[in-house]
Amino acid sequence: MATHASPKKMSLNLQQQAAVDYLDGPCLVLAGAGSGKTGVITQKIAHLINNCGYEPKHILAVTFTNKASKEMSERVTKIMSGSSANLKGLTISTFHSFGVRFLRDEAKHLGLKEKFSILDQDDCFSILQELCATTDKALIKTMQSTISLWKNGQTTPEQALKEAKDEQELQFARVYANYNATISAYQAVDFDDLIRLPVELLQSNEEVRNRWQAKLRYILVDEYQDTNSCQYALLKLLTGVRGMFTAVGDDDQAIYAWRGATLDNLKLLQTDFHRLKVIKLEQNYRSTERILNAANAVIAHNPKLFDKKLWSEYGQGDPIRVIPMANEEEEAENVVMRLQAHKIANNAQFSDYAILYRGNHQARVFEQALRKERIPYVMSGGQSFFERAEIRDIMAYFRLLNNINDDPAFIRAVTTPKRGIGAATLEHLGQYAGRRSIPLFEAVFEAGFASVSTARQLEPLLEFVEFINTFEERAAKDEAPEVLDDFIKAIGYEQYLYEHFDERQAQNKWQNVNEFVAWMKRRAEEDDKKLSEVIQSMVLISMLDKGNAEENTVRLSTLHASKGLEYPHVFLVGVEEGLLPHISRDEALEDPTRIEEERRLMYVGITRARKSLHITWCQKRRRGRDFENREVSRFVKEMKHESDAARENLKDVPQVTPKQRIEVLKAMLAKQAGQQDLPFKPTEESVND
DNA sequence: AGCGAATTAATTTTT
DNA sequence: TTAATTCGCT
Repeated sequence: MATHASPKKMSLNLQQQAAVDYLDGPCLVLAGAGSGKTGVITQKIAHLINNCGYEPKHILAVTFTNKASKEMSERVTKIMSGSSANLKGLTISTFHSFGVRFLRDEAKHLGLKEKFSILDQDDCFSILQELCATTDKALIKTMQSTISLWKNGQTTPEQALKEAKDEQELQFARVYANYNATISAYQAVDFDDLIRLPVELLQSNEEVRNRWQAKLRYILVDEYQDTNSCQYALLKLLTGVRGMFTAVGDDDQAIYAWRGATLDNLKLLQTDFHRLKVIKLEQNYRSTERILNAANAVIAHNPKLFDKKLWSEYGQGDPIRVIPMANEEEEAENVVMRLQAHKIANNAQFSDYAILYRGNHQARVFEQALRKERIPYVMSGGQSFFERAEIRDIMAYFRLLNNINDDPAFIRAVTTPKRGIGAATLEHLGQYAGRRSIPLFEAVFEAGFASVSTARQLEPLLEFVEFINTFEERAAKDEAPEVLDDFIKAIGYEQYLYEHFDERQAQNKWQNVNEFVAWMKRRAEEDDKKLSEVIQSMVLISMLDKGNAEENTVRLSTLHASKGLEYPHVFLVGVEEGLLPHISRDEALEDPTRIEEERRLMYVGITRARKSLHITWCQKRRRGRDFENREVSRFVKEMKHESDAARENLKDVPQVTPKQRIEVLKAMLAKQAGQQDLPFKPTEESVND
């Protein structure tokens, strides 16, 4: 696991130990990049169980990503393997899956079926589109994110209506109320509701609140700086006045404000919990000094709530290089070349390298350049398995099986594969169902609908509905794997694929479907879950464990996706004004808080690097049809003397034409050969400066 | 419905 | 430059 943050050492430093031991009340651990925060959380869980008499079932640890929660579970299991304690009942989950569990347990209090559906962003988008009957996708997108921000900020539709600043917000607010009504008619919730609804219930229902507070006696929160106000409210409600929790986070790595996360939650912690104990972890176990100095220097330009300065014992390390490039193509080619040369000179692996960038579109040229040199690479992010069309198609069937009120699932399932039900028929059905306020599924059965429909419309609908009903019955009594197999066959999806796509694509898609079904079976058996439970949390889960066995590949990643990871050698590319900090022309150019977030992004990027850091930027970049002149990012200037060393390097920029590439490579190899016997040595002084 | 030409927009996206 | 979407035609 070369690319993952991993436990460096078993013993804790003083601050880490203090963070683990502190149990007198609420505790905030400000954990700088690479300071071993996951270790603190896992050790603290072990400490609670082993030495403090906490039962695992009374402990909750929340993370943001499945990956983080999985890693945490594994590490806790590992630490505890020597102990006699049984971890059964310990909850380590994401905020959202905690929400699902909560809502399922408390569904009756919310007028929600136990088998509710979870809508993903695409579903919600379609619903909004339907609701406003417009074709303007950009507008719907803005609306979607506005509503999401409202939900995350605990703003009700009524409040939104009152506080609307302009005509557009007023319009959005009106749709907001409608949207909520619509999805609740579907017996469905969206991602934001998974946090919002538990908060509302805990606020309004004392019995429920007491029960959960009694159940969860210690709570640990990872990446606390990324919480939104709803998540904070949830934390407060769950811990109650006891305030027995540990929040671990780094204000300098808050890069999700645009998703509703707010640094106010750090301040609020101090005002809401007077006894809050603040512990800083400043020793870094990842990077060399030059890298940390650069990171510190950049982040020092942000106003600070808590002052923090990273340091390490790993020696100065290699100078940071800042290299201007003529344009994107040269940047990609040059970086790839330097990477190769560097790899040989340092006797490194491809998996020791990461190329990090601001926006996904930047990856393209790098992919091309890497392919040209036959360097293996993987791109993080990209389309996840669950976003694939074929998986979503199949999921729609499962969702419908689980909850026939799920209209978005109904529409998707009934139209793929095609069964002679077109837009017109659905429109018709939709209108009828809308008038009667019933789900589409039920509307099909109604005499009222039959009387206004032609047989040609009705027949395929009835057939479909009966088909679902049959399997719904079977799902309740038969064994999950068997039902799954029969169901998939009965859908006739394979045939559909081969009719609509070429051989290769169809094959690939069908394989994905099978993989998906196999995965579902495994989950159903493994955790002895009912099919409905598996279906419900499917939207939230990703298939992480899909054998990505330590492949020796270069990593391409956005800065956002790189958070939490580390790489021995990092190329931070496209570090220009306009790109990092990113500035879009229509928005307020110098909104200081936006620049601050961009600066934190730069900070995250720098601190991913363990041993070496190359920063590149393009003097010209293609924007639309023509070239734009670019300047080096202000953040590079903010690195101060750390970039002085780099300035020398300006003259060594190879101006490459394809022909010269081999010469340059040779030259660079020769040049670096001198450094070859100076590999990374953690504790040793390095040359110049 | 399906195809091809024209038009348009291009940050990040844990769940 | 590109890709994704829309339009307009059959």
